[in-house]
Amino acid sequence: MSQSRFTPETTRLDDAARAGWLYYVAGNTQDEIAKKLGVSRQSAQRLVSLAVSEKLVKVRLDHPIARCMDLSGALSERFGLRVIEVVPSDPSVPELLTGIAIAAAAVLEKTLKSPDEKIIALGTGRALRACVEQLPRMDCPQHRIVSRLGNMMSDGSATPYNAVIRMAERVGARHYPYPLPVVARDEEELRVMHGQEAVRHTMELCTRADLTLVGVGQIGLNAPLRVDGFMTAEEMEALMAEGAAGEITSWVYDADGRVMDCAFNRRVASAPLPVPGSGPVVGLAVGKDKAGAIRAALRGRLINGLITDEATAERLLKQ
Amino acid sequence: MSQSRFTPETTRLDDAARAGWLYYVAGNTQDEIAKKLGVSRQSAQRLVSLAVSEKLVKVRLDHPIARCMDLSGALSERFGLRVIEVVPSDPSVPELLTGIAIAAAAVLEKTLKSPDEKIIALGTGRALRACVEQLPRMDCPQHRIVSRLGNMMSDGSATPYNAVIRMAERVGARHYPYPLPVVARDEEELRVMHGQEAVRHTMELCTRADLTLVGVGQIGLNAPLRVDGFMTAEEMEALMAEGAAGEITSWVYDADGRVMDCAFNRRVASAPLPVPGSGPVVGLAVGKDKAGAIRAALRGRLINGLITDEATAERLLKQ
DNA sequence: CACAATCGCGAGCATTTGCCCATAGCCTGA
DNA sequence: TCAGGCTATGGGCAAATGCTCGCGATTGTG
Repeated sequence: MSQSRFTPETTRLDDAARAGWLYYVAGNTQDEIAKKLGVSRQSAQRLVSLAVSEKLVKVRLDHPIARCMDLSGALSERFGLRVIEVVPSDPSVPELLTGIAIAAAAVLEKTLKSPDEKIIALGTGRALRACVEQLPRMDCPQHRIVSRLGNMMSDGSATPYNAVIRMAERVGARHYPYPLPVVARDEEELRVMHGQEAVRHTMELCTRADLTLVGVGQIGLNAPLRVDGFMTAEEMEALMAEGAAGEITSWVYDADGRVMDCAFNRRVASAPLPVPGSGPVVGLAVGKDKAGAIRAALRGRLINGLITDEATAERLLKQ
Repeated sequence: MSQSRFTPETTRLDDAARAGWLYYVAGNTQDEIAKKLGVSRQSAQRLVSLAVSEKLVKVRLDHPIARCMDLSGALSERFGLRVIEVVPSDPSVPELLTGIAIAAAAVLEKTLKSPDEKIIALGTGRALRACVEQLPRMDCPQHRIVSRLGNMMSDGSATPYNAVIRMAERVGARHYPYPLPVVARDEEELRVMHGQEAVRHTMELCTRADLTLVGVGQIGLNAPLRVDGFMTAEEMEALMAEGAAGEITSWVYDADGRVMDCAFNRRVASAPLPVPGSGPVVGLAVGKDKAGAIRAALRGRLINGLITDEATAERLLKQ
């Protein structure tokens, strides 16, 4: 029962959780919390804000906002979607990920709560990462989380937006990282990589996934592929000239959502995109720059589900 | 697409949801929200607080607080529980229901997310009511929600703490209210009531419930049975003298958790308490006054699950 | 049509909160 | 052991928030 012999970090988060509870659930003022926990007012404030910044406090909004419902209905009808969520936008922060992250976490949670074994396949990226942060801690040893693409640069260093490991540790599921770089140096190297037993097994799991969640990347000078260093500016410009519209787990596709036959794609090591009609494949994306990429992916049935925000949804429907 | 032709209430809640979203999810200040929604700062404040008071904003805390974990472990071991949740207490508001309500809603949600048909049986009371308020809106036509007891006074007026109807409309499930008063006037009337086909069907559903959630009432002058007018002060005093320790769905039991053979129980119209070993039967209760009632119920295996708070958990273990 | 009751709004003010800063305690490494 | 740096603490202050009050509009009623 001695709970003070833990690491300071544990105790500190514990206190933060307690402070957050007293603040958000019990509705205390920070002064009252300070008295109850025996610390100064300022420390209580710090604990509460720590609870928020450590994402211990999860807020969700439970009301079907009419405008969002309208938009999701329209999108669903236009593109024949199996999963659709439209969350409110903040006009002044159009790229805010929190909203779609919460919505996507709810979708994941639904699958995770199933008692039957499920396979969940994930892409990478900022949106996926934010989504995983919104998941509650759970204990789901029956499920498997599998990555659809590598999380290494070509030099072996790790990319920062790894979602699978984080998710697996959070929900207590087995996980299958994808032990490859994102792009191979050449086709020969790729052949060798794909020959590995572990890689083949992981790719096979991806094809059987019960839920696939991927980010949608735009093409352009601010594209994730470019910013995160998987592609030089020249390569990007060449792709733009060839009519590339977007990218999902590094597979570059054109405005009709067809995966392009280009030099870059021939080096992409990610699992092949799922065929339409298997499980739900849900894209996760917001932002003005992404509308084109999302529309193309929907048109080509590369994804059959979408989680986005009002502003992006409107942009998708306009035209 | 004209969303302005709804009732003012709908629009108002819509705005409230939007304001709440901008405040809690996007992290805007109320000034910014006011500008974005085109209202005054004060109106924005009102919208945010409306979103809170209408329970559109749900906060949950996702951290295993060590002390609570210790207590739940100890309770679980001591009483052999199938479900156990201990939430933090606010020492200055020992009867605060929000905490256990959130925890209980999470338990319900887990069952509701099942794709298979489930039967959920509920008691009544303030705690149950608070719990249902914490449920998100869902669409679960596959499940059935059934009441274990009536929600009428003997004169036919409704009691205020009806959980079943509220829950069913919130989660979109079929529901089976219990069309009887809580206590019959005499044994003869009870026999007639229990002869009704609908009542027998509802009671039969209760015995097959996959999850039963009930409040635990104490015995005494502040007891719910007494305060809500189901029992006169004299009857209550008589029961106390006979050694009554608590009450679940109006069935009064003694300190060993045995349902008593007394005049009152012979008039109780509620479904018989579930036999141990069927589904999980979860009790929901906090408060100094309730510790005795809870302990007796646990001892007699009237419940095999418990959702309570730290302070009450400590009291249960002490002794 | 006039009147009364009710409701929502915004001004003003007290409280609460977030944050910066000076300081004190603590760890680290020589 | 001590110097140097690092982190946590609480004071103080500006910003944000919650609340009350009076006003004007709207709705219902005689």
